[in-house]
Amino acid sequence: MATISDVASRAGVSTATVSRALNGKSSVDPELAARVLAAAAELGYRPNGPARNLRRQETAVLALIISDVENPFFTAIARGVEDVAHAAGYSVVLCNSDDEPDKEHEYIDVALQERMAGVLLSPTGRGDSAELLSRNRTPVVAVDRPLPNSTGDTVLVDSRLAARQATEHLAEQGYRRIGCLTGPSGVPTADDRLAGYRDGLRAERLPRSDTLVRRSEFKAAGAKEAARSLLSQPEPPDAVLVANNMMAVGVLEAMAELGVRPGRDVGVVAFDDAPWATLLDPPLTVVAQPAYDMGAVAAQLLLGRISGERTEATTTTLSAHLVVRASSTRS
Amino acid sequence: MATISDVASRAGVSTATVSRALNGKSSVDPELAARVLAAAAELGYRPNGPARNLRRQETAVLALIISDVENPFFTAIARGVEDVAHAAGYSVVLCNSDDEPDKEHEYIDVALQERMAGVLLSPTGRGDSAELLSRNRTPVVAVDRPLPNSTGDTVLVDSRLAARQATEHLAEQGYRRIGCLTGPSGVPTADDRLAGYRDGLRAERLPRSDTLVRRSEFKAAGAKEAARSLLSQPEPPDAVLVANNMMAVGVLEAMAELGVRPGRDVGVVAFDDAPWATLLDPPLTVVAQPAYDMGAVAAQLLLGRISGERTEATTTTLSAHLVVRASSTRS
DNA sequence: ATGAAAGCGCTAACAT
DNA sequence: ATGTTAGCGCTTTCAT
Repeated sequence: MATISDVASRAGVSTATVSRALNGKSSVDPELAARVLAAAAELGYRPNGPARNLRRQETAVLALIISDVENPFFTAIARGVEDVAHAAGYSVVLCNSDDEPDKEHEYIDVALQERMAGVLLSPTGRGDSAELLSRNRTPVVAVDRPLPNSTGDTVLVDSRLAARQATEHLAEQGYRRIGCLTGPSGVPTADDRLAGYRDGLRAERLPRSDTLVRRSEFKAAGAKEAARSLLSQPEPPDAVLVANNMMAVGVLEAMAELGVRPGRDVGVVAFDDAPWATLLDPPLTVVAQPAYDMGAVAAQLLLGRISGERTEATTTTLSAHLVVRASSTRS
Repeated sequence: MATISDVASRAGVSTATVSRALNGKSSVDPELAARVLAAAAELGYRPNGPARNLRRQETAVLALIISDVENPFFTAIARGVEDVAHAAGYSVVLCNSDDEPDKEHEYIDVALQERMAGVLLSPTGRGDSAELLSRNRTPVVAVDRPLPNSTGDTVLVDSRLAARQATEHLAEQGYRRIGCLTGPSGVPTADDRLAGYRDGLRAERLPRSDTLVRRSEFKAAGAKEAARSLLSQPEPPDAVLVANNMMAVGVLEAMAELGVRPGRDVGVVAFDDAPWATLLDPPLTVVAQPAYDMGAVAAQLLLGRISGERTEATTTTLSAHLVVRASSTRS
């Protein structure tokens, strides 16, 4: 593949001039610049990225580390990130941590090794990622979940408030034994949603019973099992709050198997809107999170930090909103 | 950040020895190697990727260019790719082309510029990507769709046969006016599925009528519009074959609006299985594609080609299978 | 088995 | 405005 000196000799100039012309620097004679551009085009010249990155001591690449590319919530975030990054001339490397600290660590290592400009991270919670990055002066922005003891920027959703509102909504609809299916203990979003659920019970003066709470992984299979257990106990709940969309699939499967009809028999509200939520019978009431915006905001913060314009850490909290459909209305 | 010479001086050896020790080369005194490793750990040394890539004239990064990260079919492919790549020590950069040749081109440029080891591409069909890559000796594997005039490896699904089988299934269930909603003309998967649908009609000796065919983008919004038009004509179809999962959402929305019940009033089969397909009432009959496997196979082929073990181009065709549920059974 | 030194392709400081 | 040149951090001959 052609190098800068090939272009230089073809255009009859020095490599410095080629570099300047190609990077649109001022102070290059228009006529020479044209000759350079022509030569480059003829040779199909493409600057060598690694060489440029080595010399510049920086790259235009961001890492986005999420727990699951197959979760629509995270892909929506990814879109937001990519649109912003791309517009600013940055590429995005998407990595799956599968919520395993080891994998997360591994990808952080890659990001560091490749000297990527910054990292967007939805942290597993355990692991030393934050420290690793800050020690190496690589900017980080945490998305969806806060970084353990972070000094960095964070973009969150007010899950707790949203969970409380969802719970209150169920209570207002006349449900009295409201249950909650949430994610693993220690995962902030899981714990926040549970806390918000309890806030809601308290506000509605409903008794709090731990037999109405189940935890599982944020996945369909685990949630299905948890829902079976929750719904087949002697005094089952008359409504449930489900902490994410993958879990919702499992819960609805379990309900179908048990012959429990959403809405009529047991009210259901789930976190995360999905295109298929309206196709269900009854349509699913959801807590819609602004996932795309979270990604976009996070990317913007990261780019700002990369260009060194801010120093103080910021936390941006976006709000989710309840979309009421028939799975949570008794009528 | 620490460099190789920092490690060398700390360990009291030359940079060459550090390099050898760290890369596990033979012929390094065990005692020295241990000293090097210790020094590297103490300094938190991480090899500089760009420098290494420049020197080696190769990178351990693959590009995966797909049309939409929010389409579960493609994310399943991405999983397959990533698992295989990761196991072989490669990273994957995921890029959205949005099915626009310009964006595709742009990402190919990035891949070339960064000297990525290879490219996995689901081509928009138009555009000169294949030529661009081959001219620069970068291996490509096409996934889901063939490359226009490619010499490279290809991993496909036998969409045409699957569409034919789905159509025959509908005919066997007693549907007589079967319609088809497919993707844009010129997109191979869209055209293949239409051709398979026609194969099915022919095999079942059903008349072929172009008033029963609609095309739209492979997205919900367009498909919804197309379904409205298809279903509200004087002589509407009594069943439809839908060419992908995003379109299925739109089609089902349109049916709900028009008061047309899937299965009972109009039989429905859609390409791509989804977790929510069983939650619908009636559950959705689908053509399940082996997306994960496609990604895994494609990645394997690409890695093989990168290591130069094959030269002839291969085409791998995987088969899809019909998963019959109640949306296509009249009973 | 180890070290010295060249050089990958580029950019930027310096010189003109 | 343009050219000369040093050097980014690493790997890999080539000597020893």
